[in-house]
Amino acid sequence: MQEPVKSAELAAAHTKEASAKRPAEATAIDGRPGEGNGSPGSGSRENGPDGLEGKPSNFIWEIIEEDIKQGVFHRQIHTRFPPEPNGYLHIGHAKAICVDFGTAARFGGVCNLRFDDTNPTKEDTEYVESIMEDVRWLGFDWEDRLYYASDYFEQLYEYAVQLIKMGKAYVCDLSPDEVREYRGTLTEPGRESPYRNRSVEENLDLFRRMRAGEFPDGSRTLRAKIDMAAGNINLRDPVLYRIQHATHHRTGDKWCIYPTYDFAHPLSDAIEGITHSLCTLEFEDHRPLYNWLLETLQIPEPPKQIEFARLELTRTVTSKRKLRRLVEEGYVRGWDDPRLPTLKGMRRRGYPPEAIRDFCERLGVTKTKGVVAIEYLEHVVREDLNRRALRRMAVLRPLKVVLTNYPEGQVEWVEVENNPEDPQAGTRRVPFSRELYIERDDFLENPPPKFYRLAPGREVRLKGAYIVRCNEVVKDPATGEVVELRCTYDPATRSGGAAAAGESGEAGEAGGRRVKATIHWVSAGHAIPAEVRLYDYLFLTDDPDEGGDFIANLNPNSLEVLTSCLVEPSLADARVGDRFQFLRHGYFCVDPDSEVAGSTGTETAPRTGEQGEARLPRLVFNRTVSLRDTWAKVQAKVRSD
RNA sequence: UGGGGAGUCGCCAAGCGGUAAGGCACCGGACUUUGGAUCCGGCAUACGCAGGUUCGAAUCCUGCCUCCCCAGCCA
Repeated sequence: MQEPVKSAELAAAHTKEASAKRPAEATAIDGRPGEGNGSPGSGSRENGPDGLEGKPSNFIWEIIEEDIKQGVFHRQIHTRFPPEPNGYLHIGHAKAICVDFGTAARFGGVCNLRFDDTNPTKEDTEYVESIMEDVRWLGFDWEDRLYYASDYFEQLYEYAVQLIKMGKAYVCDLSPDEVREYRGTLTEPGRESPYRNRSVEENLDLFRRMRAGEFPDGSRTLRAKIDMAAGNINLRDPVLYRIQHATHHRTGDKWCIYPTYDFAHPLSDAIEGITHSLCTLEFEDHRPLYNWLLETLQIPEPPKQIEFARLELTRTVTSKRKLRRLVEEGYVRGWDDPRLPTLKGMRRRGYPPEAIRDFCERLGVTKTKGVVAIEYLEHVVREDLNRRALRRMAVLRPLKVVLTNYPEGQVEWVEVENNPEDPQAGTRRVPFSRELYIERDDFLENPPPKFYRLAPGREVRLKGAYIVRCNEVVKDPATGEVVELRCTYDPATRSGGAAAAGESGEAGEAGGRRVKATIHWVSAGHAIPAEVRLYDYLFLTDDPDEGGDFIANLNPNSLEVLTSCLVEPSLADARVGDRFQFLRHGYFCVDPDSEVAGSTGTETAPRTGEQGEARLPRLVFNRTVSLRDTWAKVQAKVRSD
């Protein structure tokens, strides 16, 4: 999936801007170690508010700083992001990626991408492709450091042999059930396996034959010989190797024994020269085992495991099981459904990767488990898009307006700014004519207090054009539904012109009226049809598990598809992935479905490109996030009064 | 009744013995040709609880309470 040129440029500008604003975090934001940054660590710190004695911004950096001061490692700071290729990446992984890559960058080190592929029955290359794409999309670069735990199988095997020779590991014939029985419980110690004291020779022979495929799945394991009475269950002779006659997605049928995570992880870290192995809290209990292996095998300057709290969001599920259920049972349209917290979903929805990174960085890194309000993510996304997104006018629920005093057939191209936040974004011309469409919500026949948009006899400004007055309301005689507004415009009020009423400094002229509202519009004869998909939270409760069943908390209205939208003609050249702010609505992103003509029945008139470049057969927009809506609050308050 | 963690505003989070940063949310107000953005102001006598040490503690000590994780040949 390619980032459109337009977005890429904006992204670059954004990064620059962000860096300028927060020099101390520049390298973390950039996330690209060793790129145009001689000494990211010290360099950025000197510019920070705290100077050289500045305080680390999280406990992990504090530890690393101390390690550097103590000279613990005689190599550069080296981290890794170690996903198992058995699923798609989601927002939770985004934080881990930011922490792993960001930490390395902070200290001028590097971060590896390593697939933890030690369980052939659950993994697939489809996932490795997808994961690489997502990490890249997020903006991180592992350069030439792409690794697989499966690349180390031979070395890991040798380490296992070494343990056996040291009398620190043994082949155990207990069945899975027996192993569990012997393990004891949380409060009772385990019992030693009857196979625990086999001779080194016998263990070596058995382990070799395990590898040779002489035994069936589950019949034997290689176990570390530690302490069956340990309070930490991970130390009760943990399994290091299991027999699985399964085809591995990378090593094929070369192996029928596979190392467990507990064995493979610390040693893979060691092999890669990792200095700091950052992972989530649930691995705290594994650290003693992690260290035991490194110590026992006498790994010099062993990597240090540090755990931090994973990211949890309200109204969101990230467990593989739950995500799979949502997808497989059709509650959403696929792994990239914009309502999902998968990176694919977020990308399709229009969340900029820069915003996701910014979000993760602003949350900080701690050991405190928490659930972040999804509103915070939305805030960060709005903040980002407000700076960069080009403004466009789109009428989602059209209501026809005829300007009775505007000459038939006349068209004026009014100039409107592309982004008031960014003068550099320039302006564009939008056609204005006698027949227009405005938002249905912008007219109310019986306006409540504080509603200051259009109503019979009232005036509003049409963005970038004139002030209009509503004189007549045309209704469908059968249903009573308002089908058209007949208005008049005031030629003296055109935007930008010296005569733009009352707003050129000379207070109170042009009839002394000061419109209280400016609304968006499109010209009936020029507008382009479009489909707009409005997303709401997937769940009705902050905690999807409230009440026990997350399916029961699904929001039945999480997707609203509007197929009669009209957008301004400049959007004709939009490309998939482009992001815009639709004035007064929110931020929207062109959906890939735009490339498939009429797949959901939205008939878009065939359009031909003017600059040789093929236009999309139709336009489908996803609402990334709405604008803050103060009016909604006012309404709510009025209602409750 | 085992082991490992965590408890600072509704949410995230600074603080590392010197008298509670910041962001989100919320509430006011200014400004505004997006009821957007922006700007200004308000928002923890209080840091899980109880003692103790100290001139002084969210920060040190003691005890207690609450919550989370661990009994896959998953990661």
